Amino acid sequence: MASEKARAPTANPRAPQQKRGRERVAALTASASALFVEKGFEATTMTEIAARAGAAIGTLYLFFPTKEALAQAILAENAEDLSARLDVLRERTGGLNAAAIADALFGVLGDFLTTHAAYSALLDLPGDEGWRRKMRAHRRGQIAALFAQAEPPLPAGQAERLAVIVPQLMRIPLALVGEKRLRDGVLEELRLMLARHLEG
Amino acid sequence: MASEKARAPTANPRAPQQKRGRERVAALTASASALFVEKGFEATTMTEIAARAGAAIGTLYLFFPTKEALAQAILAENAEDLSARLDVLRERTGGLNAAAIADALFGVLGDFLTTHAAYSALLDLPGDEGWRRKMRAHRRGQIAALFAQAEPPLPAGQAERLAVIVPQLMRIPLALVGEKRLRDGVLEELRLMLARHLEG
Amino acid sequence: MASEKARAPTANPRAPQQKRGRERVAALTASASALFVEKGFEATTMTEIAARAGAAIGTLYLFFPTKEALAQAILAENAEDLSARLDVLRERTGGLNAAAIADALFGVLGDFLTTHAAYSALLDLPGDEGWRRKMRAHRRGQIAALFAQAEPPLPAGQAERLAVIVPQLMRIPLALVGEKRLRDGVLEELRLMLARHLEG
Amino acid sequence: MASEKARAPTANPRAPQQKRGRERVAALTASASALFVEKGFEATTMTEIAARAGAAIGTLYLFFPTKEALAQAILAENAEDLSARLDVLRERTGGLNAAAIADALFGVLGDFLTTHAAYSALLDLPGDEGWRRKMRAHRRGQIAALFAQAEPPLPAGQAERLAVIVPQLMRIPLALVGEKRLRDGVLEELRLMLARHLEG
DNA sequence: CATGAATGAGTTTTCATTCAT
DNA sequence: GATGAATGAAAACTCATTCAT
Repeated sequence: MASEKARAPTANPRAPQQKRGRERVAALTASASALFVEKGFEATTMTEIAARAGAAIGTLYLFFPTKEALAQAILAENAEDLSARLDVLRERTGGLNAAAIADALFGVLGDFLTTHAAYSALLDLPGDEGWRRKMRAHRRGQIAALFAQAEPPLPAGQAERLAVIVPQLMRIPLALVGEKRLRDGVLEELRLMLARHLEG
Repeated sequence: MASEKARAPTANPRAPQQKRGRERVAALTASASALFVEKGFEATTMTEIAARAGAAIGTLYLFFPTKEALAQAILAENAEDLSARLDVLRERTGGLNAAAIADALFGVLGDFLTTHAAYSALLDLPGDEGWRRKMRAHRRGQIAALFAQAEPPLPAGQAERLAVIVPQLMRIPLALVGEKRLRDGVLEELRLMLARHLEG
Repeated sequence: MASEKARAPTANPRAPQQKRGRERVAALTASASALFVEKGFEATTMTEIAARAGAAIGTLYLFFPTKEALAQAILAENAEDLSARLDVLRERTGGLNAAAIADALFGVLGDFLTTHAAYSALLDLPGDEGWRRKMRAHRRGQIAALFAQAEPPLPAGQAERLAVIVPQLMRIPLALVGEKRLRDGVLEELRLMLARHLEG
Repeated sequence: MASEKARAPTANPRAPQQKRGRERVAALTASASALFVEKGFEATTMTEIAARAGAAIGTLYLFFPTKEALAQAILAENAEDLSARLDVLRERTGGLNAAAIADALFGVLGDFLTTHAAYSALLDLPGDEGWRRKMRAHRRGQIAALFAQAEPPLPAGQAERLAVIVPQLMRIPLALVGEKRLRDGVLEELRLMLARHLEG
C-alpha cells in the first residue's frame, strides 16, 4: 500500500445521496452534455463544464473522477434511456409488419437523438473501446429483436443488418442543422426508402 | 499561440519546389493521415506526426503553419481527389437511370472512403467554420448534378436529398471493422434498398 | 492502440545529446537537489525547480517525465557516485584491520553525504520500493565486502551488520545543522565508539 | 489556506469533555498515526484519516484545526509518553554505570519506538520551525540527565553527545522491517558496541 | 457535537509553436 | 531547407478547509 500512489483520481466518485446532490449532478451532466455537443469532447474543458453548471471545479471532480468518466456517465445514462424506450417499443410492435416497425422505430430514434444530442457526440469517441462495444451490441440486439418479431418474418439475417443500418440512417437528417427544409425532406426520403425496401 | 487564433490557416505556406521537398510533404501527410485515423485529430500530437514521418518537428512546421492547416491540407487533397472521381463519374453516367447512377456512385464512394480514411476522420470535426462547410456543399452539388442527369428525371428536390444521403450510407458499412460478413451484408442491403427506392 | 491514452507522461524523456543539453540537465538536477534538501520532496514544486534553474517548466518535463522520475534520477546519480567511491575505497583497504577500514569508510561517507545531501533527503521516500530496495542491497553488499577483507577477519555475519550500521551512524552528526561544536563532538564520539568496538 | 499559514497550530481547540468525545479523538489520532506511518505525512489526506476512523471530515476538523495541528497533537502525545518513560527510567538508574544506563535506555527506546511508530515518522518532517526543535531539545536534556548521573561520572560533554546518539542508534534496527534475523543481529551489535564504548 | 457537500487555490502535466543554430 | 531544444499558456486534477444543515 505504501507504493500505491493511487493513480486513479479522487478515490471518492460517490453517487450523491441527498436530494440536492442529485440536482447538482443533473446540472453538471446537463452542462457537460451541452458543451460536448457544441464544441466536442476534447475542446470542452472541465472548468467550463463546472462554470456553466454554476459549480466549482472541485465539485465536478467530487462526482466524476475524470473527464472520461463524466463522458461515460452521460453516455451510459443516455444509453439506458434509449434502451428503455426500445423495450417499450417492443411491446407495441408485436405482430406488425417490418415497414410499420421501421416507422415506429424511426419515430423513437428521431425523438431520442433530438433530445439526447450528446449520445451522438460521444458515441464515436476513441478510447475505452470495450465498454462502448458492449453498449452497441446491446442496442443492436434490441433492435434486431424488434425486427425479428415482424409479421410476415424477414429473411434470415436481415433483422441484424437493419439493427446496424436504421440507427445510422436517423443520424443523417439530424446532422443538417440550420437547413430545416432539407432536413425534413431527407427524413421523409429515408422513411420512404426504408418502407419500400421492407415492403418490396 | 493565444494571439494567433485569428490567423487563417493557409495551406502550404511555401509549396515545396524541389523533388525531395514533395516527398517530404507526402511522408508528413501520410503520417498525419494515419495517426488522425488511428487516434483522432485531437489526440494526435505534432511531434508524433513528425516522428512517424522520420522528420523533425521543425520540418513539419516548415510546410504546415498549424495543426489545423495540416488537417486542412489533407482534407483538401482528399476532397480534390473525390471531386475528380465524381467528375469522371459524371461523364460515364449521362443518360443512365437513377438506380444505375446510385450503384456507380456507391462503387466510387466505397473505393474512395476505403483508401482515404482520413477524409471521414477529419470531415466532421467540431468547430467547423466556413471552409469545411463549403467543401461539403461542393460535394453535395456534384452528386446532385449526377442525379439531375438521370433518365427518367427524378422528382424535384430528390437529387439534392440523395446528395446528402448517399455519402452517409456508404459510411455505415465502413464503420464495421472486424465484422467482415456483417459488413458485406449491410453493404448489399443498402445497395438493394437504394436501388428499389429509385426504381419504385 | 486507439485506447492507449498513454498514461505515461511525455513519451520523450530523452537523454540530452548536445553539450548544452547536458548543462541544462545538470542545472535542473542541481536546482531540484537543493530544493529537495531545503523543503523536502513533497513541498517542492516542479515550477519552483524549473524557475531556480532558470528554465521553463516545459524544459524540465522535456528531460524528466514526472517529479518521481526526477527524484529517482538524482538518487540514481548519487548512488552511482557513492558506489564508485566505495569501489575506490576497497582497493585502498585491502589487508587493513577492521577499525582502519571503518575509519576510512567514515571519511568517505562523511564527505559523500555532505556533498550529496539530496541522497539522504530522497532515500527514505515512500513509493517505488522495489528500485530503492535494490539500491540499498547493492550498497550493503559493497560495504560488507569492504569489511570482509579485514585482517584479522571479523566474526561471521558482522560485516553484513556493519554494512547496515555504519552508513546510518554517519547520518547522525549530519542532521545537526547549526550546532557545529556538538556535531564535531558527536562525529568523534561515533568514530571512537566504532573503533573500540572493532578492536575489542 | 494561503492566508492561514500564520495561524499557530494550537492543538485541540476544544478538548473533548465527554467520554464519547475522548473516544472519537482517540480513534482519529490512531487512524492518523497509522496512515502517517504507512504513507507519510504529506501523502495522507485528511479525508482518508477521517474515513478510516469512521468519522466525517467535519468531525476531524472539530478537534484539529489543521493537518499540522493533528500531527503535532500526535507527536506531543507520543513525546509526553516518552518523557514519562524517561522520567521513570531516571529513578531506576541513579548510581548505575554508564553502560548499564545505556542498556536500560535501549530497552525503553526500543519498546517506545516499536509501539509509537508515528513518532519517528513525524519527527523529522521538513519545514521544522520551533516546536519540534524544542521537543527534541527536551528529550536530549532528559537523556543527558540520565547519563549525567552515571557512576563513575562520564567525561565532560559526553552525556550530551550520547543524548544525540543513542536515540538514533535505536532507529537503525527498527528500519529493517521484514529481515528479522538481521534486525536482531544489528540490535545486539549496537548494544554491544555501546557497552564496550562506555566501559572502555 | 456531527455531518459531508462544496470550495478554489495550487500542482502536475501536456503540447502546439518558435527560433537559434 | 532542416533541426530539435526550448517555451509557456492552458488543461486536468488534488485536497486542506469551510459552512449550512
